[in-house]
Amino acid sequence: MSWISEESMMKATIYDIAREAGVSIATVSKVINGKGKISEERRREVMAIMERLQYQPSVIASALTGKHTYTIGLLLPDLSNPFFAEVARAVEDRGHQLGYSVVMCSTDNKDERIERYLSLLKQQRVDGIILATGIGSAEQLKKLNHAMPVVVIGREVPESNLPTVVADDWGGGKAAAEHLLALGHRRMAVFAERLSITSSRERLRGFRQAIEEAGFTLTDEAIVICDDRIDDGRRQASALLRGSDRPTAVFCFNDLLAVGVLQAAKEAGLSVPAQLSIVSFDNTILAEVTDPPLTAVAQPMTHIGASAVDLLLEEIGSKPKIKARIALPTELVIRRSTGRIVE
Amino acid sequence: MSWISEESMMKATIYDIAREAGVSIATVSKVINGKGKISEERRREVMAIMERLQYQPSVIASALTGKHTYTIGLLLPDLSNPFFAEVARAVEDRGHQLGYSVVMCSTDNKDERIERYLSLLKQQRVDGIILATGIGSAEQLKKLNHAMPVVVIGREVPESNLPTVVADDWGGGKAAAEHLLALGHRRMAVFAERLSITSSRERLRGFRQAIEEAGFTLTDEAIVICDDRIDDGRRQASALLRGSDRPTAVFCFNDLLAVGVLQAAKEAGLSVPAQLSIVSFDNTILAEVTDPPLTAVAQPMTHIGASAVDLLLEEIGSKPKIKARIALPTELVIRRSTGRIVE
DNA sequence: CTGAAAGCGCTTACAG
DNA sequence: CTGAAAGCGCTTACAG
Repeated sequence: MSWISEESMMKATIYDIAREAGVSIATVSKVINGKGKISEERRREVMAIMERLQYQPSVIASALTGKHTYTIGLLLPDLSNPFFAEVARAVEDRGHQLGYSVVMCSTDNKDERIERYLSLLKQQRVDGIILATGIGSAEQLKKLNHAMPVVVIGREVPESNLPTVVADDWGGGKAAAEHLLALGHRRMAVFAERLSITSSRERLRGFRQAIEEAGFTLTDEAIVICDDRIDDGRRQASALLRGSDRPTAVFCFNDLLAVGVLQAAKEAGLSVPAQLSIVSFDNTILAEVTDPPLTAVAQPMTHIGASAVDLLLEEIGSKPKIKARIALPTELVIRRSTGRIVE
Repeated sequence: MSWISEESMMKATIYDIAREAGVSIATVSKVINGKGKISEERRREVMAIMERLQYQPSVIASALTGKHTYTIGLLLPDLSNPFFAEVARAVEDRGHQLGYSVVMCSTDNKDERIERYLSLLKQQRVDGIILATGIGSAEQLKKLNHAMPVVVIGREVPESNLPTVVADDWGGGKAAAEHLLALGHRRMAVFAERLSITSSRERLRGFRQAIEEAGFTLTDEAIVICDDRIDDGRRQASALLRGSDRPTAVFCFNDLLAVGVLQAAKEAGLSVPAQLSIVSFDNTILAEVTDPPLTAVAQPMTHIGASAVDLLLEEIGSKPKIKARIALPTELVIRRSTGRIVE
């Protein structure tokens, strides 16, 4: 086997290009990165040779000196939850558009998984991290942010002063309540996610405020805390709907819970919306396929993902910067799971 | 600012560990990787120091010499399709479990996106790629596989001789037909994905075979080719169901299409399953939340994803190897979208 | 069992 | 406008 065929098998490096073009590797590096001053002539020559040899610079090697790996990490609770899948898709799209790869990390909100992923991402030297999952204290967050740029999605961590993108949870909760009030509902229940998450608290606060402004109250018993799963929503709804004093409307903090409540209602022989109205939150594909389809507070998932990437890249790029906090509007999408009570 | 505080700010490198332990970096490298012979004593010392300095080896640097980046790429059509989200979650889990990060790439089955992603992944020097998306010819695939290990999910590319994991599409199609035949259906339609995909062809072949074995035939007019989207299934179903000679049962090649057909049936005032039975394929969360929930051929999504990772790591690890081809069983899950015709 | 040295493929001052 | 050289943080023969 001659050296020619051997060489042709090998992946071209910057040295190959330099040799072929009769220039130094510094020059090649400059044309690759568009830095420094290179004569148009040389530039063309080098470009042509890179083309011919199908040269692809090693991100690995350049990361070792140039500090960027062009990879970002995305931590979320669960990729198989349609809401997060949707957001992940948006992050991926925007990232790739800007030349970044994105590593997905489903944490199931478990501390040990979060730890492990974070450690993995650090070793891989990702350029930054988007957190769409719960993470301990503001202090832990600060520590993490000390190691690399971080952007948080969907929750506020005031003490940490990190760039954040959230939906208008308060407004969404308020809109949900106003819709139900307008339909004549008075006995309402809330199926919430853990209230340790700020977005949950905000949704509740908006919902409650609208109710109180209308002169009614939302008792603590009317608030049910659920896990982020269909079957938990269903299980807890079964119990609630069995009572004689059952609510005429339920506001769910995500589509999974709403689907669970809908299933429980059907099992209990309750017709939706004639006997029970349901308002959901998220507006994923699930809200469209149930029967009846769900009235839901829509989150701008695509926008959320894209904005998070943009914020993160700003962090990565520049040093001192105002830590932006973006709040995106929500919108009530009225479908057929809500209506007036039919006595 | 003293040099001490400066140093303490920097991320520890192998040199820091070596200096602190009074050994060479070669020795540190060996204890990190468990290679070579190191005395128990030294090993413990070094370990302790790595611990104390919170040392995390740079994957980047080691990739430059050690050839592994511990990153794999996953190409799929669309992360926001629940089937692929489910598979992606499984790939991610198995990958991380084995120390690999996974980069997600939604291609929308578009050539230019595929090209771009592939190029990005090459530059990032991923260790291998799992393809769950369409990709041109067997030749292109071979070329890609020449550059790095590749495992294909969900379709066969016989000429390329690549490791593959598929579901038993043929068996699934057959089971769907047998179920419908047993319920007395004779006029059946198929809502298929593009038949250029082997899995589609297999599902169709199994379905048809069962029908012919029962002494009936499936005409070509009964086969509708759809895009992988709810609204396309719905649109095409609307047209089909309007005819006087409409089918009494439809077999859909994925849950998205089945949801579309279900919606069209409702709009047409047809009751499911009394007037129209629907069998779906995939068995994602969508099949559980519709009303009625869908009878579906279940694909072992978790198993598929995990097996693909295992195959890929075998490829990455060893040189000459038999190219495995794994076919995983499918299972018919009977729900309420199928039944006998009620005249 | 341990270490000196070369090399992986780049980028970046620094000189010229 | 261009190049020689050092350095990024590791791994891997090779000697000892």
